[in-house]
Amino acid sequence: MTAAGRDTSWADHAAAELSAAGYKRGAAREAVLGLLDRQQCALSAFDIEDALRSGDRAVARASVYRILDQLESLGLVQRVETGKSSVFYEPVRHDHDHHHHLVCDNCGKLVPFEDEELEKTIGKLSRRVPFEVSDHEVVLHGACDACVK
Amino acid sequence: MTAAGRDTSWADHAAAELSAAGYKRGAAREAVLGLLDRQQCALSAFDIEDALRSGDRAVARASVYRILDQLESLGLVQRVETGKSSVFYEPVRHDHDHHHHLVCDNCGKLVPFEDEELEKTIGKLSRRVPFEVSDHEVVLHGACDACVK
DNA sequence: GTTCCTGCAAAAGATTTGCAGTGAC
DNA sequence: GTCACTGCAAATCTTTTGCAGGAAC
Repeated sequence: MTAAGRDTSWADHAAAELSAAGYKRGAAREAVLGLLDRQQCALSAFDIEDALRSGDRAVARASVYRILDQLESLGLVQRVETGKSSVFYEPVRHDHDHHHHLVCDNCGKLVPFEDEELEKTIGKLSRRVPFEVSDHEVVLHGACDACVK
Repeated sequence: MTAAGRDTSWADHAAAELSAAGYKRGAAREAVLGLLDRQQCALSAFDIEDALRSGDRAVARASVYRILDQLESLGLVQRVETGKSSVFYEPVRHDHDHHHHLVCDNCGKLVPFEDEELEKTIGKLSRRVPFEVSDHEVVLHGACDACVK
């Protein structure tokens, strides 16, 4: 990551990577990039299709999945498995710290959190397991503020 | 968990809990309990159906899912989300340490690991997030020994 | 002009549900 | 006898694939 990355939006960065990887531009993908860029947290494919249909530009479901696939293979988005029926996706922003998620098992709310000690601990243990670890995901389940009451 | 739990198999413990919760006994469920009890690591619903069909006693897919649902609601089994298309389930053994999983993104192999420091770190951070955390899951993705070569 | 992009409809997989018969208590 | 357990088939839901026309380069 160079300094230049800092004043470029994630969507621009992603578009550049896509182009470098030989992809052509396309309206559906631009719409998905724009939407993802505006998110605070992860969205499901359905959320994306829905938001785009009632917003910028309708994009077919199949296209949403195909686009998410491409983005994931380039490491531009990350899957978040929450135990819900569908998978969530969020942009990977290299200028932000890596984060994980809290999932409310009652209402489904998804909230990100960061913890440096957690990252260090995982880094250490990754080095002593019999796998070449490339990635990790931590999900805390529980009840959010609103649902505890 | 009382001392009595230690010399009882997980399947017996589960059967007792089920009975205490008002469930009646049934052959399909006994077969699933027996199979799960013999596992080292998590199985998918398909694995379970398959193993039982060519083993103890065939159990209908729907029954496998219903049984896993019941077991999960009583906290007797735990779901493991690996990013594969299906969910995995494993017995929760209170006499063993809590563990997490390594997933080989190449061949799908699932390997358990334990790390006390990780548990402590997660315990600490669970106390300072805006959720009432009841559970957590850590998945490390990467390549297993066999797939690295 | 070639190759990628996209939408639509169909297909594929995993999981759930409805119903009817059987078994546990 | 009642209510849970089970199997089967159908339904549901998410995600993937095949195909044909349109757009980017």
